[in-house]
Amino acid sequence: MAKAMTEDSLAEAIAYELRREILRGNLPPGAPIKERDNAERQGVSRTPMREAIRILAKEGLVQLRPLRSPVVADPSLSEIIDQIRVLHALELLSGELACEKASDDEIARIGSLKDRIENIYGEADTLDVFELDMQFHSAIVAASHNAALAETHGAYMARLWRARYLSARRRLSRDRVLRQHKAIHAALARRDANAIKAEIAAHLGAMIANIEDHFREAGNDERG
Amino acid sequence: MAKAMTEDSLAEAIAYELRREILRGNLPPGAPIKERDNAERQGVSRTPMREAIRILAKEGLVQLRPLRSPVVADPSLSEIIDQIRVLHALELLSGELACEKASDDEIARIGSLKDRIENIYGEADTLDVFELDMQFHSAIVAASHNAALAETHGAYMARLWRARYLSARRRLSRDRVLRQHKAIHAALARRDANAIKAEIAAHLGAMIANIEDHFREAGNDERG
DNA sequence: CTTGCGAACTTGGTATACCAGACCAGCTAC
DNA sequence: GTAGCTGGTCTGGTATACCAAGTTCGCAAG
Repeated sequence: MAKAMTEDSLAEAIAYELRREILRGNLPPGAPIKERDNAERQGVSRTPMREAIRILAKEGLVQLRPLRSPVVADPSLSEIIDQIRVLHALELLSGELACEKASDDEIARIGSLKDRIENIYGEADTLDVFELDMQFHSAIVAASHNAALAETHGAYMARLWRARYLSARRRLSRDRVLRQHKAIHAALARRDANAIKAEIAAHLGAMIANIEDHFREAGNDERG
Repeated sequence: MAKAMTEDSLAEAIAYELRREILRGNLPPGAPIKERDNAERQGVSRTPMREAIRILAKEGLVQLRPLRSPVVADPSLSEIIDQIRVLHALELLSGELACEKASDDEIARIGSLKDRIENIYGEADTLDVFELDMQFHSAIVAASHNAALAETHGAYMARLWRARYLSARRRLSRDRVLRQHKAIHAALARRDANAIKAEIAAHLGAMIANIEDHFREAGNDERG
């Protein structure tokens, strides 16, 4: 994964790094993100750090509280499921639109992403697999040729990154995920809107099941 | 509409005022939003003004450009339709969930909002009607008991406020809008998910038609 | 008259300093 | 011993100063 230090602004670069810290778990849910401390640690001033925190807050990874330190978001199971439901609706729309508007090149690219994920799944760093998986889904969204949809979908993917990370670590889900990716790509290649919607529903349903399992196992230590 | 000067931060209050300026048309699409000038005009420093601009940018009302002044967003017809498609998907989900989860009280409140809109439609200030209409739709979303959905839906409502404003000024659409509101409420009262989805689809379809008409009439003066 | 170069101004980006409110610890008075 | 106040300290919020990059306009040379 390429570094993102070439971002337009410092704030975005900081947000990128902070995001990875959060998703990797170095900054666990509930941890405070103090403007001063973090700014000093990363060697920047508070201004861009502040803006970076706002970016992550808008994405839902960080929770702002009036007159308190922002904290890493610690969504409950029900909140995560709510978010997945929205993501689901967005992906259904993108699947439908993609069947209608995707170019053959775009479909081919989606297919090659599917193949790459198959090849590295279970071998490479989980976070890297994730960025590929995100590219797979984002490519479908991009193929729908709807900028607003792409933007909102991207925000939800980032917001659910941690949940998806936890979900994907469940080994039993591996084959299912790969099979579903294949089915989604096949439906898109046939431009079969109903089929792709069904496959996407199954894909998201599996994700919910995984996350429910995770919460059940991990115990609901002071969660809601 | 009550003032929002009681917001947590100055930036949010500025964002609120700026948003109204944009939606009222005092700041027309394409107008530059210079940090220094606007900050001075409103008597604040650049810092909160900057943050306010970022808030509006995230909402899509303002467009940020690297190394250029931000400008009031001037979406093309196709971009607006793309956004409405997303809004449509969100409202379908909210209608479906609301049928399942809404309390009787919530449904009653939605009904009373519908009645209030009927009563003042065409008489009160258009912007006020709009905030009521927004409350009607937001109440349905709230009744779906999905915080993420509510948040994203609210962002799209704000983003499309101007387009909806232009759409609703078309007198011919008045009766249709009121009838559709009534049908949506009735379907919700029956908890008929399929019916509410059909009605919402019609509602959004009418909105697209109105906006297409507007663009056709207004001429595509240097629009994309 | 045209064209190329450069300086000044305008812009957003960043750093720093200051402010006010909230929280906490320790002391004091009952 | 405990409850309540009070000072210090930590926090985010705001203002301001500085910087670098881009645009523009004017002047001079051809």
